[in-house]
Amino acid sequence: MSFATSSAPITRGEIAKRAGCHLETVRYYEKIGLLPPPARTAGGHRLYKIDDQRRLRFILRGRELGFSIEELRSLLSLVDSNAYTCGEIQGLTVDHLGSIRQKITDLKRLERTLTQISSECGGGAVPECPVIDALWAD
Amino acid sequence: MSFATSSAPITRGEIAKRAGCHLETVRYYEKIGLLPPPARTAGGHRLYKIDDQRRLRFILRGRELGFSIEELRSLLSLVDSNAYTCGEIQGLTVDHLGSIRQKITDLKRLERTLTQISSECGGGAVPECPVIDALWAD
DNA sequence: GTGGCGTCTGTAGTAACTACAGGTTCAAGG
DNA sequence: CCTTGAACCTGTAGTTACTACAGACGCCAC
Repeated sequence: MSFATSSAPITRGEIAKRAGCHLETVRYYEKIGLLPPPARTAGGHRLYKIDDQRRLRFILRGRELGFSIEELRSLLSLVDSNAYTCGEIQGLTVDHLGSIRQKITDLKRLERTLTQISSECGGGAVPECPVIDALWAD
Repeated sequence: MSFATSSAPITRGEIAKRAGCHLETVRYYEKIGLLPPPARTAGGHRLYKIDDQRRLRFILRGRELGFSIEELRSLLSLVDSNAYTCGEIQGLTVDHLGSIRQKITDLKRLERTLTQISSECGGGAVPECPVIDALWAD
């Protein structure tokens, strides 16, 4: 049929380049068990298949969406089990969204505080500064 | 005159408790050079003064405002030199605010993307999920 | 003097990679 | 067939800002 199309195994450097990540990241994901150990040449070089490339992209895209390695491990084990439900995935996603929103809230509060403090800052050549005062305050 | 008031040296546990940080954090800040090495008892136990307490609070408050250790090192060396200007401090603060705003921007984009993806999620018991689809996508 | 808590040191662990060092293999060119 | 240079192999250490031990010792009250 068609599974022979462009199924030539690729090297670690090649899979990294195609997926758009650092060379060593590939080995790292293998070490922590997110990528399965690939086939090897007689000399020990790794040989990756198209499925590995797909999986690597899955992981990288998840990372871009802010999922932690452990969250991705959960997602992947659900996917690997081939028995996940949309509800399970949604649960993980909602948790993740919650932590992102919490970070946004925290950073916004930080930004307000710092903006307020530094707005009182003349920025001149004087040895007085409201930022320092705020840090020394009792 | 009055410098004898409540100037009894305090232990590491006490300064940590007063400043509101972990016991080991005090030792860590000393190790990386943010806190000066304090006096010791004959037996080797650390003895802190009121100035150390003020400095520790300075650092902790800076951390709460999101300054990194290296940023605080810069702030403290300016303060220690006793020759800082408001302009110098403002420069550091503005840089810091910039990186906070960048983080907020990134996280907001993340939140929009994830919200959008998961809004298409039925959350049911079906083995299909737009979140997973998005991650597998080419 | 002895019990128990506090403190001492150095080291390892956390998250998610990245960057070597020192050696081997691969593939292309001659 | 042989060489050469790039890519790859392994294991380990570094990054940030702490926290958590283990095993030994000091300090203070009774």
